[in-house]
Amino acid sequence: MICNSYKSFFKILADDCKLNVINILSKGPLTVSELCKKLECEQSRISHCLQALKKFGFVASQVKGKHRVYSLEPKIMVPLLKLIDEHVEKYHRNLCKCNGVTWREMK
Amino acid sequence: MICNSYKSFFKILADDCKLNVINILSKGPLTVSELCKKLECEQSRISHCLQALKKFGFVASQVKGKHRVYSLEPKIMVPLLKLIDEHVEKYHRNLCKCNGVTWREMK
DNA sequence: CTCTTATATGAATTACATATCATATGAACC
DNA sequence: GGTTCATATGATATGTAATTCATATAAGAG
Repeated sequence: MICNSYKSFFKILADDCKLNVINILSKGPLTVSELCKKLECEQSRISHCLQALKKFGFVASQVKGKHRVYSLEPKIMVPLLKLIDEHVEKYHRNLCKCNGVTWREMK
Repeated sequence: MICNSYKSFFKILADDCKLNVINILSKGPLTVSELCKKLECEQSRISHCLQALKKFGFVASQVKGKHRVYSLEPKIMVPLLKLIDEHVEKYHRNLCKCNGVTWREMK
């Protein structure tokens, strides 16, 4: 096991903003400004997230005039999300207690 | 998508110590003190990691006298690690740059 | 029931990623 | 080339989780 690669893999995805981007892109490709509008989120924040996701192969991008269209890489994301769904369903109670609550408070 | 559950899922696993524990447990069950020795790691640190992993269903434990034996939950971990291996192999170069280097430095 | 070994828990500090703000690049249109 | 719109990048501040150290619990041995 290449431990640091695993860590990077998980770290990138352990973030609300990036997960929201992934979620919304799973419904179809969007430009940066469209993502900002739909997620009611700052442009620079979205861009930072997209760069990280792209660097690690979770999304792809394509220039289209002034705009840049981002799309999910389904090969990794579809089976990954499916797998987690199954686990999340089982451990929903524990996993959900993290909602806006710090790790320590939830104990 | 239950975003916060996903976030929790990834956050737990985005950690060297927990990943080392998972890696070593994938070779077979061990007690806390055995894990400490093999990983050359403090006992309290290992225990904290194990509690987190257990709470979210990644490992199970069993009392055995004074000791407590921990083992992987293979149903989730085996397919998860397999999936990531495939992705990691493809994006190894990017994923590896994180080795002991902060996110900012690696750019 | 005391002592030792094994593990868990709590609190405080440290470390690190993200959010934010300011600014840079880049493309189209004039 | 200058202007405007779209996106990317950089630096710092902020927030949160991990590490650490001290201590608590728990189980077996004597």
